[in-house]
Amino acid sequence: MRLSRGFIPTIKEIPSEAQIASHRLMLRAGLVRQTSAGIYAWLPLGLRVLRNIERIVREEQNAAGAQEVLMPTIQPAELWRESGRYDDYGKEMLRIVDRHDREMLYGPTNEEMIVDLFRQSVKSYRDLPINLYHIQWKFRDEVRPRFGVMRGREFLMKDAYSFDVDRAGAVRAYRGMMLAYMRTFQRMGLKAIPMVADTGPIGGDLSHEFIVLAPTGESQVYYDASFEGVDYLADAGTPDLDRFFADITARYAATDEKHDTAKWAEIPEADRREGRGIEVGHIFYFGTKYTKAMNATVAGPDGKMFHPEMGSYGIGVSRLVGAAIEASHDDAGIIWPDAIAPFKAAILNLKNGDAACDALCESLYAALAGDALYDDRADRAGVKFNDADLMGHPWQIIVGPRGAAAGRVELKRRATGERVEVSPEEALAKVRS
RNA sequence: CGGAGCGUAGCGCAGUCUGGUAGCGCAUCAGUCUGGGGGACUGAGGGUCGUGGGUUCGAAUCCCGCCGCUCCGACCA
Repeated sequence: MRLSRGFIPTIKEIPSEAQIASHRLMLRAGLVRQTSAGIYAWLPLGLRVLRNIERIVREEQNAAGAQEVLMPTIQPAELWRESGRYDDYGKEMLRIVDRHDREMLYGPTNEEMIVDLFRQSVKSYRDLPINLYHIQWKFRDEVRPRFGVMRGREFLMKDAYSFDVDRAGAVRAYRGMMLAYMRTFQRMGLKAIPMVADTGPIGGDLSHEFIVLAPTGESQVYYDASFEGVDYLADAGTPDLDRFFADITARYAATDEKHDTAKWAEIPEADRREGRGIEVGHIFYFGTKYTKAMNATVAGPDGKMFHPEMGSYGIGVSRLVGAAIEASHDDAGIIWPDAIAPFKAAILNLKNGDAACDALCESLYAALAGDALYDDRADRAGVKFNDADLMGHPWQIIVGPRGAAAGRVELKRRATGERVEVSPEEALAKVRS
């Protein structure tokens, strides 16, 4: 994308309504614009990040054996009456009446709908296990939306639902999802830690939330330093889920609501880590709560009908954009992890109109195809440096008149600020690596 | 849901108390000079002052209603 033609409205001044870093930076870097309280429009740069996160989530879900579907945002009230949640959910649910006075709602989650789909078509234990997910917009009418996309009313969420013949199968599904989540967050360049959680209105007796560490997070967290060294991507092939789960849950990790000071005291002081965190995922095992309430049954080997065991697994896709920024930024702007950056590199033409600069930039831009944002604007160098830092591209390829004449460029790494003079080919190789 | 604010140009704000020509900075447009960390100069465009009503010779300003947004707290897959 050429910045001169791109719809990337950056702003210098700090928007008055935004209180935290990620919200300010998302507005300033031109990622989103608010359209009403807790509801945002995604602009090209922000949408690219959102799509990158979605892609990683999708790849890991598929790899874990889940199948993608796409359910609607608008749901009939009838399904929610079956589960009993139409009344329980309260004012957080956005209720809608259509022209025939039918009661509808904008889905805050999809347990009811997935169970309805499941019971229509799955009739035998032979079809289990099955795990279905989708990535779809949700709406929860929060009393007080805040923190930009991290606590919006409308948000993009990946939610998966597993169906198994028995509790052991459901627990296996749960553990598989937990590993998939850890892999997902690691691939995004985020430090996430699973913590035992309350099950809340969803119900069930096995639940973990996934907390991304960031100094500005909403919850206080405590964890064992040994989490810092775990490589969830190392276990290629068929993972041993039981060993993984035993290993992870043996380590101490808790939010302040679940914090156990006695267990905490048992950890060597040097290994105690305290900090702030942002919840970006939550998984639940809840057994037959919904399959019973909605009478979803399949035939077992003995011919008898039974209620499958379920779990549900959510990742806040749009919230992750904000969480990633909270976890990685400085005074100048965003510092994107490579895997989710909107562009791998920015090409800064410091002297637009100079024949050597223009030619070199054009060739770099062509070589990087869609992976680079080319700052071809007629602005001064300082403007380009500041905008590139603000937008947080992992690499900046800086092309100035002196260097261009000599066939050299500068390559800057956003995360470290390190700048080296290299040949254009070396710069391309680095960016692509 | 309790408490507190705000709404004036694209953004940030002043003007409101004490009614009388709607302003400032940034941004935008044109031009000139510049050219490695948000540059300078000259000129220009851009406003139903959130909205409806009331008071008044006259309302951004005073009064009443409504709408929207934000912050603190409570709440929160």
